[in-house]
Amino acid sequence: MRVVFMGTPDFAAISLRRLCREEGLQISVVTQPDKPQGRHMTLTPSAVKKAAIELGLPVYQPETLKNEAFLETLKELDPEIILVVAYGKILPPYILNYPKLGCINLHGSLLPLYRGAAPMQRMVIDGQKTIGVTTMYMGEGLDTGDMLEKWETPLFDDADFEWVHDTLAENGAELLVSTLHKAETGALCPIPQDDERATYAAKILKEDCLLHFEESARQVHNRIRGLSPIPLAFTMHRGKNLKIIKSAIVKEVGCAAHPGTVLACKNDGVYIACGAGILRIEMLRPEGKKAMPAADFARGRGVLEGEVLG
RNA sequence: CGCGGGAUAGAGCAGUUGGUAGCUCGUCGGGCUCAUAACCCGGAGGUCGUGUGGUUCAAGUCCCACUCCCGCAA
Repeated sequence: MRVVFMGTPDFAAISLRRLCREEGLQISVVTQPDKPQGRHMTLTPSAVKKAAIELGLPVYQPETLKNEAFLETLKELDPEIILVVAYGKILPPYILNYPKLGCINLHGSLLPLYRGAAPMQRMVIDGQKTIGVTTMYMGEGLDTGDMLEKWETPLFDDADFEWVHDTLAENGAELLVSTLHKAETGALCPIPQDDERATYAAKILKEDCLLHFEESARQVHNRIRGLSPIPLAFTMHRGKNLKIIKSAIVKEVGCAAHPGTVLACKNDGVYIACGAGILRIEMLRPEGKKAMPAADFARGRGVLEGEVLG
């Protein structure tokens, strides 16, 4: 079967690698153009492009899909189905309507919850107890198409974004393969989404990464783990940026001290007063430094009880 | 060549106007204690990122090149 796979980041690359292990698929890959990235703005290929090259698959990187710019290539590839995982561009109708088996998308949430750009981080930040992935037929709207299959798992208190990402990427890849096979045999039962229940997971902005210790210890903790290890939540210490990598809730309620106050520096971390409860910062990264245990940071910098972060 | 910070004992940091290095913690030994992530005493541990570089009577400290790490921005 001729398949066009469209995707960009690592999350998508994992699906691509999984698809390659299936028999009888002739896969072509479409991904975002190489972009200047990183410290020196060097032109960097996407994770999907790297994977495709490794796997020996043909790669296409259209600048735009608008105005049927991609139509010629699409006709050449003549896909029977298009699989989309975190591609990063809106697919216009001429592409959506091309394959006879349709366009199927793998999304990192349990739809209709967390439609949009950053479902995985948002689910952790919001303290969801259950997370998962959904495959769906792609419609005109943003992640609004009819749902096909789902996979879900509990989200534990100490799981961070990395765990969610890796877990959903792997199981999402399996789900995508399953959905693909059912599409081939016509065994899918599309279920419309309940728009009433839909929520939107906006892209993570810088301001989403700033910690507010006025929030409860649990809320602060959820934000820290939801953004770890990328892009990392941050606060300020003596005028300098301080990224927080790992934390733990010491107390859920109480604490009279001003939010952000350093209550104690112990061997297991630095204890911080929150709006409600106490948080222990365990691992952090100071500006210009590597990640280190919070206790080491406190020793080296002479962090004092009573100092206020933020 | 987008802007900027960093590289000193196992870890985190100091190191003044250049005179071969200190602190906190850990570690090892001993002591005290019912006990301890507690306390007391003592010890080990560093060619100060690389360069058989430059300046100097003398460089961790100034200059040059390189490597690696990181913050901002995208």
